Amino acid sequence: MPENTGGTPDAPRSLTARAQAGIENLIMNGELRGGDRVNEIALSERFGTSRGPIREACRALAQEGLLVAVPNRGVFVRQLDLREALEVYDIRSALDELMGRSIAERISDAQIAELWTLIDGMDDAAATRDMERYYPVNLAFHNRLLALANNRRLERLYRSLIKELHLFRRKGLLQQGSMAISNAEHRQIVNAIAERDPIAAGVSMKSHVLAAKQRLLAAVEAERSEQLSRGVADQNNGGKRRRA
Amino acid sequence: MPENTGGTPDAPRSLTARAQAGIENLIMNGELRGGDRVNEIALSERFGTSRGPIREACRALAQEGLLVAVPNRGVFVRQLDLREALEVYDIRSALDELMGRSIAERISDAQIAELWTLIDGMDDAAATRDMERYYPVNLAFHNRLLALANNRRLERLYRSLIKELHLFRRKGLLQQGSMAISNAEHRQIVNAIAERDPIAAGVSMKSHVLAAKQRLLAAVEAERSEQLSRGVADQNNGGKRRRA
DNA sequence: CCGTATTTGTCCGTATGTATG
DNA sequence: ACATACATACGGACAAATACG
Repeated sequence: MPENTGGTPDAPRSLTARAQAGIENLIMNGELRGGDRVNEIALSERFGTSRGPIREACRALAQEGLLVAVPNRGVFVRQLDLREALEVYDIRSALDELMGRSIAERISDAQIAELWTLIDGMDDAAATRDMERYYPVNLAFHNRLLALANNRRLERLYRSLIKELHLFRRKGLLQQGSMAISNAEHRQIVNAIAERDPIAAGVSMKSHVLAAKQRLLAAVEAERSEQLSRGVADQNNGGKRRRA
Repeated sequence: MPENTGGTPDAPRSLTARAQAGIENLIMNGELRGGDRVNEIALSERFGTSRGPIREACRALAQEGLLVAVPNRGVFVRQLDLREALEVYDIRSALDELMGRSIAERISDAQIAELWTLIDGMDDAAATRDMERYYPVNLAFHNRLLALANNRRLERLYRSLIKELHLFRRKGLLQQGSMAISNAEHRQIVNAIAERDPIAAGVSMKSHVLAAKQRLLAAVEAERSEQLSRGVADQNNGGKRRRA
């Protein structure tokens, strides 16, 4: 009996595709943390398949950058250090500028109104500091922008980069104070888009990402100084070492 | 006994990695054209392995975007239409701007001199219209810029996009008149970098890509009008249809 | 419309290499 | 340092789906 673990019906795709989505979910939900070893046998039992589809799914995820494959040792969940996370932010900033320019060039009045509705929704959630409500609307807002850019390749690439950021060691730091602060930035973005000003839209979207990058840097710095004042030497070594 | 088919020593990586590189080469060399079906059995015989490593390599290449996998039908070499190629150019333009900014911020005098040397080499080749000599130097120039940007993730991403452009249906059109024209653009780029002007460097690199995009558009337009004047109706249907 | 051939999807057995006691 | 346990890497075989005649 396959014993479906999750609650979702699982679309009738190939086993490899299902395993790939499943492993991806395991990573996004934090069930598989950065640096963890991915055991083929355990996963094959969990998904109710043999090891073949699992292996193929791991190759795909390794190419995408979520896993790293070490010959004769296995695959591990990739771990992003601060430097790599900042690199991703820089790339995102460049892509966001392109996105803003593209959107401002071709958006319709109805689509502008739609963006304002999402902004209002975020404002409501932010006013009550309701992160549970803010997060999905924020996601919908950025997904809408992604779609409005009208560039399928950019959409795929951008989503891949977002997933990669989940591999940052302390992904909790990524959203530090994002709710209150970035609301103003969101309004600025939509303002520029509504005025059909490609330059301003690009700049405001780029700045939005770079501001998030700076918030991450500040959060990391704050955490480090706090650890130093506590005299914490090396508290988090999950017992795995990366290869020399 | 494994019986190595090819003549090259083949680095002692895993069979999957070798197969992945091998298939990639087949695509880049044009031995596998866009839309072609990738036969697992034929490739396994060619590489002297079983189907397992081939299948895993195909999953990786599909995730990278070089192949598309259709369930129960097999994997096909992806084919870029004009719209998709233009999308890639737009993305490249954004990444090139980031690259130019990053380089201008941190380049050393010695590295600037190195870039000028490469420019001179391209000038020599361009003066004699020697495409065989121009191409590798041009590649080295852009590879050097990629390395100077000091962003590993950007480097990996950019190379992936370049590979993707090889999947454009008429990749011959991609280099139309690139030799003579883009020399001036290259000098402009290095000039801005040498002056350590991040804004100017970013703009000149972005413009370089967008100019290439315009040259592609012009070449496609020229080809289409020529076909129309000849009365060619539908000459190139390679006998494969994509799924409904 | 049906039967056949070919190809993909999946599973399992074996060998090889690594980590551990 | 040696032997053992374990996981991956690879190969081969069966079943299902598709394409062709």
